[in-house]
Amino acid sequence: MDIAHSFGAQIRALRQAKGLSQEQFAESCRLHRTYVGGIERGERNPSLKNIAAMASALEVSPALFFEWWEAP
Amino acid sequence: MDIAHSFGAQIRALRQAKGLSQEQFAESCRLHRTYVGGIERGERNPSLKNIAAMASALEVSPALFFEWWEAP
DNA sequence: CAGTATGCTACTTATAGGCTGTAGACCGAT
DNA sequence: ATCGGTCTACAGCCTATAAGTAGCATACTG
Repeated sequence: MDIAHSFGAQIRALRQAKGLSQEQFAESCRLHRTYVGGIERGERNPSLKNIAAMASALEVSPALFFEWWEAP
Repeated sequence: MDIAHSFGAQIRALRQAKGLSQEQFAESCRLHRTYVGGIERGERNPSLKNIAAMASALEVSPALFFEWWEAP
């Protein structure tokens, strides 16, 4: 599981925890539906600003997106 | 203070805490010296993979990069 | 069936990634 | 005070890729 997949899975979990569809979530991030779908599937490599936009939409700190991280 | 500046300041603080120069840090991230300088100054918008690379180099979770975040 | 949610491919354009070169500040040694 | 080394800032540039979109497919549900 690479970082993009872990990251995407975490986004998905947090989105679903809020009961949002990809489309609802994307709209509140001001991003495109297929783009956030791609992020959740680990196919995209989002930048800091879009990571922050998603955190704002979910009303969480971006730190939550990295809970899966294990220090080497 | 926008997110890029806060983020950059946090990177800088963690790098200095480890006693690394920008050049030493950049090399262990496999990134360019002037690029990480730009990130620290808030002039760059790094992607997930480079954020992760910096976290690995600093031996911390990327979550630490977002300690300054305040939920809206 | 119609409506909703998501996956996936392919495409354009906006910008991140990476680099060069120059400049300035700070050091200790000459 | 001048040299050499180190560290950082900053402007400018090219190209690799993120950002953003359209279109069609699939699955589920009432």
